[in-house]
Amino acid sequence: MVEDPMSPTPEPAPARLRTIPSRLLAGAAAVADRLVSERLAAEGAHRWHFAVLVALAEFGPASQAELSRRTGIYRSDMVAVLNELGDGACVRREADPTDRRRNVITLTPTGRRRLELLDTLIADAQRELLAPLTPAQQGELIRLLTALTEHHHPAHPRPRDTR
Amino acid sequence: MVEDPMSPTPEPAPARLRTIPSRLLAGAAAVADRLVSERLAAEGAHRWHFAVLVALAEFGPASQAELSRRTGIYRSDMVAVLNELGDGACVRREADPTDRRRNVITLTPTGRRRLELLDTLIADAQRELLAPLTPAQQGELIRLLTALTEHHHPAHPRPRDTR
DNA sequence: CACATGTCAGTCATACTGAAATTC
DNA sequence: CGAATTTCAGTAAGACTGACATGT
Repeated sequence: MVEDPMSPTPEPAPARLRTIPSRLLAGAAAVADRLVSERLAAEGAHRWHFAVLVALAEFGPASQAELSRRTGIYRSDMVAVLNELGDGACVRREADPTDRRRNVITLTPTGRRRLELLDTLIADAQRELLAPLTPAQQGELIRLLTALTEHHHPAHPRPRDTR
Repeated sequence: MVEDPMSPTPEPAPARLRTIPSRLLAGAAAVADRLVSERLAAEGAHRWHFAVLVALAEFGPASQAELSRRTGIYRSDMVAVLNELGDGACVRREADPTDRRRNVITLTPTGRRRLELLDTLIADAQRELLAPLTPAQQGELIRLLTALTEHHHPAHPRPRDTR
């Protein structure tokens, strides 16, 4: 008994679901994440690596806790990320002479090169992600998303332990 | 040694990270998810419950596999979702007489009421989510996200088992 | 036979919590 | 002493895979 002899009947999602903003955001974020993660994985990298390398390039050497606050990666997870970056010689981890609780994380020349590589991969992914939109629309999307997240993240919503 | 004697120094994220579309999407999606999940949790519900109830309301009784395809919930996870909905008397699960592999899932009057409740909760969450934007911007955001996801999900990218 | 369905068991990656040891 | 830092161990929830029994 065949209801539809010709098409594979992709079975559409309910209209009431398709337009819900939170669902659209989740879907778009999933697409974006797939695009980025695939390219990074091809180089054995993660988005965290990129975030940490950028923070180091932008602000110079930092403690793990500071990197954690700047990137949003939990302090407890930062350890593994820095281990991986250290194994690739992208960062050095040294005891801070002025505060012996801290480690000072320093970007190496290798790390700087690694950062530029990952940067191009991520830029490629963004380009593919936004390709369906005109440049004007791309700018508008970025503006709208920025407004959204800024108003919901007012820098003091949760004291944010970022442990 | 204090770099900033006055402010708690929230330690800003790197500028190079803040404007990356995939990151903005991930952040906005996280905010949206928190808003929705919190309200649903207050009623002991999940977004999946809503998705299934909507699919049933929109297309009528369906097999579990069909619900799976329409909602994007994996067929293996659908079992638990339907158990929960069944425990709340929102759906009935009966053997399909015409195809004994299938169950026919039917929305009950209780389920219909439950759907309307969850619908208002989710609508509230969307309103709060989009509050920072003007109505025109809200419409534009929805349009842009729809365009994005549609072009990346062309209905035939992966044969999508949706098991 | 190939294929669809419902179900269960499990993996995997991520976000997140708790707590210990050390130092300020 | 209270607070911050690094680290490890572990939880919880989500997405996803594999396989099996049953049925078409």
